[in-house]
Amino acid sequence: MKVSSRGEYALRALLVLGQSCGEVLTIGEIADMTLVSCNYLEQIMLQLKNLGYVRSKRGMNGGYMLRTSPKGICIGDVIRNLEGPLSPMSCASVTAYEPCPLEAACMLQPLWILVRETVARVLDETTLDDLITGAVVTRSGGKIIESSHDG
Amino acid sequence: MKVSSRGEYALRALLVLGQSCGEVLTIGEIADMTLVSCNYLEQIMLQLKNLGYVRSKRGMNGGYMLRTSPKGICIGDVIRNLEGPLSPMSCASVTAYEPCPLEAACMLQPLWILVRETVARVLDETTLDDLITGAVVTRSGGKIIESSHDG
DNA sequence: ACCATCTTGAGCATATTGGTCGTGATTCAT
DNA sequence: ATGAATCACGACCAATATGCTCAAGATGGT
Repeated sequence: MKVSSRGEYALRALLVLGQSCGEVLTIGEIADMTLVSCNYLEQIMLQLKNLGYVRSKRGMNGGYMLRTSPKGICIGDVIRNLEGPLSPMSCASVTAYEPCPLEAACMLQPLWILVRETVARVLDETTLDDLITGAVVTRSGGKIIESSHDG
Repeated sequence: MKVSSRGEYALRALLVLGQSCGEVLTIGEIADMTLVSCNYLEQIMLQLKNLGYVRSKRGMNGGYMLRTSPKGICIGDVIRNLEGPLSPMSCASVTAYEPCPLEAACMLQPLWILVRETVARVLDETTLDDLITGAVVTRSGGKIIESSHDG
C-alpha cells in the first residue's frame, strides 16, 4: 500500500511552489527545499509540466511556477497521475478495471472496492491548499498511534 | 497503493480454507480453487503456516486447514504480515516508523497519517468471516463507480 | 555571443515481484 | 518395511519497477 518516492517528491515540489505564491523557482531552489537530487527532480518537474500542474520558463531567471491555484489541485488526481490507480487491486479500479479470473466467486472484490472508496474519498477531498494551510485533520490529532489497531 | 498478488493469493487460500470448515485441503485442491500455481502456492502456504494462520499435516491424506475460526482472522493483520505496513509512507507508519528528512517542515505527514488511519480502520474491522458471509458493505453497493471522484 | 536554465533521452544499479524446480522430510496405507 | 502421497525448504531465475545519474541539446534573456 505504498506511495513511491516519486509521488512524494512531486507533492513536495508542488508544496514549495504553492507556498511561493506565483514566484518562479529554479530546479536548484526546489531541489534544495525538497531535499531531492537536482537531476532526479528534473524528470519529475517535466512530468508535472506535461500533466499541466506547473508552467516553466527557460533561460535566465527561468524556473517553474504553479499553473493554477493550490485550491484547484486535487491530491487524489496528482497521485493517480503519478502512481496510477488508487485501487489496491485492478478488479476494483474505476480507471483501470480488469476482471479477476475468479469472477463471481471472488469474495475479495467488495473489500478492495471498499478500500479504494475510502482512500479515494480522503485523497480527493484534499487539495494542495489544504496541505499548505494544515487543514488535514487526523483522528489521532496527528500522532502516530494505534487507535485500537493500526499500521 | 497496490496489494501484491502474493497478498491476494494468501487471502484466496484462507478463504477457501475458511469455507471448508475444518476440512483438510491439499495444496493441489487449494491451487485449483484459487487459480494459483501449485508451486507458488506452496511458498505462500508455508508462510501462512509460520504466521500461525494455518496448520499442515504431512503424508498421505495430509494438507492444510485453518488453525483458528474465520471470525478470529483480521484482514488487516494478514495484509500487514504478508505485505508490510499499511502506511503509504514510513513517516506515518506505526509498525515501521522512520523520520523523514524534512521533519517538522513536512506538510505531507498528516495526509499519510490520515490515509493510514482510514485504511487500517477498514482492514482491521474486517475479518475473514466477514468476507465469507459477504458482510463487507461498500458505499456504492459493490458497483465500481466514481461516487463523485474515484480511482 | 553567452550563460542560465529548462528539455530530453540514454543508461544503470538495485530491489521487488512472481514465479519454477529439485530435493528432502514425513506420514499413512498396505 | 515399503512406497506413494504430501508438505518443507532452499536455490535459482526472468521480468519489471524503482530510483536514480549523466550528457547533450534547446531556448530565452542580456
